Order: sequence, then C-alpha cells, then structure tokens
Amino acid sequence: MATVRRPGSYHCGIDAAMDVIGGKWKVLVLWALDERPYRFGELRRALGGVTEKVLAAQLRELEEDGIVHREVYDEVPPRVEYSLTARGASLNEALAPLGAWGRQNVAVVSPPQVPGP
Amino acid sequence: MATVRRPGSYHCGIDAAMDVIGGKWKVLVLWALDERPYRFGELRRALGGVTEKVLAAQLRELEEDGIVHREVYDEVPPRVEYSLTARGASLNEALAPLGAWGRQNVAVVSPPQVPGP
DNA sequence: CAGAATCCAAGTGGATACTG
DNA sequence: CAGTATCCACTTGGATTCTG
Repeated sequence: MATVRRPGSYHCGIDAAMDVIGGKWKVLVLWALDERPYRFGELRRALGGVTEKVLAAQLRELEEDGIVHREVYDEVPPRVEYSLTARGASLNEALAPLGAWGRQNVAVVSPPQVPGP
Repeated sequence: MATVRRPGSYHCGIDAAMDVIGGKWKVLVLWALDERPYRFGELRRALGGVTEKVLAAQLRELEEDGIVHREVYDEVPPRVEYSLTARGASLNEALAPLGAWGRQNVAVVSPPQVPGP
C-alpha cells in the first residue's frame, strides 16, 4: 500500500506515509533493518511471533514501496537477505521524532536496550 | 488503542505511537484540528466521506488517549467542539517530519493549500 | 531455509435508520 | 446538531500444511 500503489489518493503527506508503514509489523521491520541486514528467518525470530505468510507479505509491500531491498543468494540452503534502501533509511529518520514521542507519552516495556525509533 | 489502553505491550516508541494514530482517519483529524477547533459535523464535512459512527469512534479513542479535547456546550441545538490538547499538539509536531517525507516520496494530490503535516 | 497455498478468525470500517 | 444502534462487508492477520 503506497507510493506508486495509490497515486493521487492522499490528502496530505502523513496519510500517504501512513499507507507505507501501515502494516502491523512494518515499523518493527524498519527498526530491525535500521541496525543491519537480516535474513528471513532471523528477522522473523527477532520480531517474535509473526507468521511466515504475514512477514513475507509485509516485506513484499515494503519492497514494492522501495523501502527494503531483497537480495537473493543462489546457495544451498537458500539464503535471502533484507536491508534498508536509501529511501527506507530516510523514512526511518522521519520516523525518529514519532518514536521519541511514543517513548515519552506511551508506556513502553521492552527490556533496556538501544533506544530504537 | 494506546497510551493507557495497552500498557507495556510495545517494543519501541514507534509502534506505541502507531497505536495512537492507527485509525484510518486519525491523522486527518489531527491535521484538521491543528489548524483550529472543529464542531462534529463540520469536521465530518472537512474530512469528506466519514460516517458519523466511525468519526465518533475515532474521536472517542483520540480523546481517551489524551490527544483531543471534547467540549460540550449546553445549547439548543447541541454543540460540541473538538480541539487538540497539548499532547495532541506535540504529537502533531512529531508527525511533521513524516508528513514531509510523505510529500517528497509519495504522490499527493490535494489542491494547492497550506502544506499540512 | 525461504517461502507459497489454503482456510479461517477477528478487527475495522461502512450504510442506514433512529433519538435526545 | 450530534450522536447511538444495528447489521453487514472487507481487509488484515494468523494457523497449518506443503514445496523447491
């Protein structure tokens, strides 16, 4: 859902952006990939509790929107790595203030770690 | 969906914030109220195409999350005004970079007007 | 390992009608 | 005017199973 997917159907930049990051796991994916590239299963474990189908779907959408890059290595066993594109990185930067707001205004519970977005 | 509603169920500030602005019309409401207070029907017309039920539900959630303030005037005919709280205003500020990102990276179509969030 | 396919559950949004 | 009350449709996400 986004960028080229629904051209001219937004009323302001925010709901356009919301369409890109609207999926339930997308911001978490963004957050993870902001650190380093991840393999599929690895990413799945990192998010904890996403089914393959859903994660694959969200990654496909993020790829279509030019947010993540999908690199397939022709090996056995198969290996696929996901990473942020430049646009994805810029999206993450734009998301930073919102992350800060959430941390200040909403109860977050994760274990003490790097203060992510 | 938010703040006090799901304490300790987020992994980072962003998905916490996403829970607050997750509704389909919420960011549009935020955007409108950022300009000035609105009455119910007025707001509904401004958004264009929201049903009363849905708008009422979203406003109620935003109110529970401390984003909007609901002021009831005891008059005939009844009058209710919605406005941003301080927290709502700060959320809007945190949303600004995302709005800028959306405008630069996604096709937005609205008529030339004040560059909103 | 990295998914595709299928089927299903739930949440979310919408249409319409009615009320204080 | 500002909602509430129902009922309904669709989208999203999830569980399970299967494959290159």
